[in-house]
Order: sequence, then structure tokens, then C-alpha cells
Amino acid sequence: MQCFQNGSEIEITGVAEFDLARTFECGQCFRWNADAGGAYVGVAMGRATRIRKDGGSFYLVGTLEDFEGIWRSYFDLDRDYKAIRCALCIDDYMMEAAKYGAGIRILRQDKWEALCSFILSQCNNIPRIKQIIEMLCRLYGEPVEFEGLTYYTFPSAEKLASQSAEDLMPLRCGYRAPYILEAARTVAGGLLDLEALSAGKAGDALTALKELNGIGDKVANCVILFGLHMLDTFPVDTWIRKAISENYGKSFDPSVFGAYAGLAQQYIFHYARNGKKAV
DNA sequence: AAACAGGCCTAAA
DNA sequence: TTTAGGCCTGTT
Repeated sequence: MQCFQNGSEIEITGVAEFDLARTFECGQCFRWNADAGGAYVGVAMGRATRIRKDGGSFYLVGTLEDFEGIWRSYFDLDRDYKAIRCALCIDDYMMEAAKYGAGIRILRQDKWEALCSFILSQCNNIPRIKQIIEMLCRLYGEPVEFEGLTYYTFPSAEKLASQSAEDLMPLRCGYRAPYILEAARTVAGGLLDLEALSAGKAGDALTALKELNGIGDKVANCVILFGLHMLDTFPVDTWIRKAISENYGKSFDPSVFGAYAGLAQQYIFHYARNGKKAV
């Protein structure tokens, strides 16, 4: 991979296995949106940016400093996804799913944002999750100007912790409101240290996260995979449960996918939702 | 109109 | 240890 300033953009060359649409729309993140030209505009890590692909290069709006300090890690650009994808093709079904999802990368998202977002995701569809999160950011995030428009960062746990249940009414997020308030107050108060969890074991993180009201196995594992970036974690939701039972039966152990079970999960999820049905 | 959405919690077998 | 119902809200 090589990168260099090219006008207002950073041009990135030599990156394989990076499909913008699949990566942003496979359900792991909620704040990236396609424009008419196929570029994606998003807000993450306190920054707004645009990324597009043209020819063999990617072009990201921003400084070289931000690219090296934030985006290179955020897009997980130093990992060999092609090799991982090939290793995950352990049978016919996985060959189909991985082929269909080739180019998905697991983003290294902000931990608190992942925690809050996946609490809001429960029993909700993606358009509404995105709508709720945008409202949350507009109300309590910090404004950032980008290309003449105002965007809003994801609010800090501290900022959210100082709100009341009534303050969250405009979100229309229903019974999830007290869940995100409790999470915000626990994180802001230092009782849940997401940085420390990311340095420990996934099992310990699971236990700690599930102590919060409104967080069960599914949400906790999504936080561990997408927020703590522990790529061997395999969240099981209704889509995954259905796909697994149809293709592998009841006694299935995701550890067969090894250290990158989380990427296998994304391939299966994306394929089950958008691709064909079971073989 | 009733059922369902990328769950979770509680109560009851 | 497993199962059923309820939960906010919005869409089909």
C-alpha cells in the first residue's frame, strides 16, 4: 500500500479486497452514505470525509496526517483480506458466501460508538437504526463542516450521560433509550473501560458488557467484533442463526473459522440477506 | 389489520 | 435450560 497527497485528497494505491459498497452496507456501520457518484461520505472518529474508488486507486478527502493517524487503521488497510477470505473458503457454502462478499473489510470503529449503536440496533431495521443515530448525533454530537455542509460527530459517552430520558424522546428509540443512558453513564463514570476490554480477552469483554441492562449475547458480540476489533468473534442474530441451521445443522461451532470467524460471519450475513438462499 | 424488525428481560415451566 | 410474552416505534 502506498499513499500520497493528491490535491485535497489522499490517493491510496495497492489496496486489494476493498469494496466500498459491501464494506459500508454489510451492516457493521451506520454513518456512511453513498452519493450519486458511488463515493461514500461518512463521519467517524470525529472527522467527516469522502472516499471514492477510481481505477485502481482510492481517494480519501483529508490530510496525510489524518490518513496515517485515523483512516489507515479505521479501514484496516494493513491486513491481507484476500488471504483471509481464501482461508475461510472451507466448503462449498463458504466459497459462495465469500465470493459474494469479497471486498468486505471489518472497520476499526470507535468503541463507544459501536456499543451505543448496537444497543440501538436491537429489534430494528437498518434504515431506522441510521435515522435514530443521525438524530442522536445532530442533537448531542459536535458539528463539523465538510464540503460546505454541517455534519455531526457521534456524541461522547460523557455528553450522553448528562442527558435525561426526556431529552432522548426526539430519537424515537423507545425502550432502548434507558439502555443507552445506562451505557453512557457506566462508560463515562469509568465503571466500564472499553479500552481495557480491548486489551483483554473476548470472554471477559462479553461478561463485562452483558452486565449492562439491554445488552445480551448478540449486541455484546457485535461490540466485541466491530468495536473492540476482535476478529475471531462470531455474533449470532436471526439471519445468521437461520443460515447456519440451514447449512450446518444445529451443532455448529464457529471456531472452525478460526481467528477470522468474524469476517466469515459478515460474509454469511451479507450473503443470507442480499444473495441467494442456502445451497 | 396484525405481524414483524439484525434483541433483551422477566416469569414460568 | 428452554419458552412465551411484552416492549417503543415504524413499516408492510
